[in-house]
Amino acid sequence: MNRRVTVRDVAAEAGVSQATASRVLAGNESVDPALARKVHEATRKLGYTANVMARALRTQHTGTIGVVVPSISNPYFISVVEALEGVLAETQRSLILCDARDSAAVEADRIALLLGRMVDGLIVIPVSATESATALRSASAQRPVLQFDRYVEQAGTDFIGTDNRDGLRQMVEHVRSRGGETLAYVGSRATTSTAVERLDAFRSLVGTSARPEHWELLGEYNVDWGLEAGRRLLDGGPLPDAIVCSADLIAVGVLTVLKDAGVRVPDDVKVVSYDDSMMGRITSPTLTSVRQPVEAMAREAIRLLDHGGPSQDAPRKCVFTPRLIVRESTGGT
Amino acid sequence: MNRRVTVRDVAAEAGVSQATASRVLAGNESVDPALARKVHEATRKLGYTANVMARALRTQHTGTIGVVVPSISNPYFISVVEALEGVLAETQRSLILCDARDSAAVEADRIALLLGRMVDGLIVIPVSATESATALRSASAQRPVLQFDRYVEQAGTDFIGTDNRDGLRQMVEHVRSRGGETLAYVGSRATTSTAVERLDAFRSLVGTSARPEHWELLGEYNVDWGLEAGRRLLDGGPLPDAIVCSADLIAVGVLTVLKDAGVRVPDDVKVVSYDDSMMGRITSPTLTSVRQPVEAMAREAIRLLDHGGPSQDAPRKCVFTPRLIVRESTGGT
DNA sequence: TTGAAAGCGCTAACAC
DNA sequence: GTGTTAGCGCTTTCAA
Repeated sequence: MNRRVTVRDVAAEAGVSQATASRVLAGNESVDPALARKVHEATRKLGYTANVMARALRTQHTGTIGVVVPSISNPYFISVVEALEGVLAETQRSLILCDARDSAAVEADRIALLLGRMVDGLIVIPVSATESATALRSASAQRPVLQFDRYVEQAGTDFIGTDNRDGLRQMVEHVRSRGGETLAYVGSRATTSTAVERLDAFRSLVGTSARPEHWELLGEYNVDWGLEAGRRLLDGGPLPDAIVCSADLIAVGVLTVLKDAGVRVPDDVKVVSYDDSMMGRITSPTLTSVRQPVEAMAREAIRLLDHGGPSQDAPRKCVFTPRLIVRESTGGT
Repeated sequence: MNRRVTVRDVAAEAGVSQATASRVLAGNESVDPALARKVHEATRKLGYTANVMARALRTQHTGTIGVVVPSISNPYFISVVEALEGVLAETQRSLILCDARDSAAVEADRIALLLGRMVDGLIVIPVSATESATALRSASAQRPVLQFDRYVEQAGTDFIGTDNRDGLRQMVEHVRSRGGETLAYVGSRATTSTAVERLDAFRSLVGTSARPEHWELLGEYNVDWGLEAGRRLLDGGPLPDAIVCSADLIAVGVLTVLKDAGVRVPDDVKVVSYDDSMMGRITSPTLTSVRQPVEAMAREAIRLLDHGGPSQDAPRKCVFTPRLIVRESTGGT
């Protein structure tokens, strides 16, 4: 826990100059193989690790990208992080992750933190369609920034996401094809682009007769809100044929309440959801849910980040098409 | 996305020396208020943000600690990260997270990455009781390192964990008090201290008659292994009265298989588990599981890290006592 | 091929 | 109270 081992130490140990040691470690310079071996030995012996910060100060890049997610306990976001990590690993790069704790202030803070640590780029799933704008915009003046999943118009950065309207269309058509006529919507408040698009799509797909006010419940993207919404639905009179949830976390809460009340899913009411996260595979019944092509999106995200868009010009938007995965909560297969 | 603004720029703009600008920005030095105002103006005008890496290079600390977990998709680990984050926030510090993808090699890599980024300390949940040792040991020569949850003897660092044997005792006594006589164990291979301790405890608590070989199933800490183990249990003849799982991820897999086979939990077989993660609250039935006092452990972890133990001397071990949370999978309440 | 020296952006002695 | 200067650990000219 004392002093760090530096190139200087390695150089001294190997009996060469600092420059030579550095060259060997970099690998791509031409150095006498004998000296190179000595340096490698010294490196191993001393347990040397390059100080990324010092190097970055010099080279202005770190081989690391920063990722900020709204909440680390949302399994969908975790799946995104894992996909990004996989893609970055292909090119020997890595990722550091920060949790915005669903707060735009924390998010701004984390973006500054990452920027100060000279990440080569930033991938952000923004907390808010409005409040996240400033931090994103000023970050993108320093480094390539890409928004993922949720879009903040004002940020002026590139974007990777999915067609939420189409996802919702698939959900609604599916439950209708299974005989669902009356539909309730349980989603999050319209503070993010995904929330807005999903709600809008639901409204335009479902006629007003099948959509009384008390069947449109808007809260947060978490399990507690799902529980709360489920209770309100139960207390609000007869249930709809199907409940359309805008996220697995919410659907999980809803399912729990329904189960406790003895409501059978899918027999009494169908439940359809969005995210296709691991959670939906462990509930009972398992969840019919919209899956986003996370792998492909991650790959494209890194590609865009690498070909650092002149965010001044026209921010690029890349929208993928999601696909409904049918499981037990709507009758299966 | 161009050049960064530096203190030099700020100083020039404000018409003072670099040192003065730095002093003003640091806040705690005595500077002429008039000059200070000028500096602040310049800062705002130029949109200056301190380069954390350069600063860190000088001060040797960053206000950031690094955390490495075996797998980011294990909700228990996520809960640990969240708890740590909360404690750090109290002192204006933050955390960066890396995923070791259940590989000691990746883990070593991530530790080096974090060290290179000059984290003030490292909290690691080690991947392996043997293979993780070298990386931990050499890391602890540079910075305070603390092992969390899983212990690697050879690493010689401080440790925070829980009394796994006591946890297991609670599990076994609980199912017995509910009439469970024959018990199966589904856990992970003995590659980590937690796996070893839980298995050992199970073995010494449960007489050999109630513990035939085919009722001791050892695999990995993930859902797939739970599924696999569940199938083997079903295929292996009559079921035991209770299944003791060493992690919620595993229990979730087991529950899924049992459900598909029409086995009723807890009526036909009880299931008890370890971790008390969010997952166990959304399954059906909900899971009886051992809860670790994660908040308290996180607080103590940071405390130990801050009072950087001379890891040379005697590594400190701090062991908390877990508590069983009873839910539906063993009959509730 | 190798070494000496400059400098990335910052702070902390040390002078004034 | 303020400025000058010397590095933190690294890479990279520029000479040799």
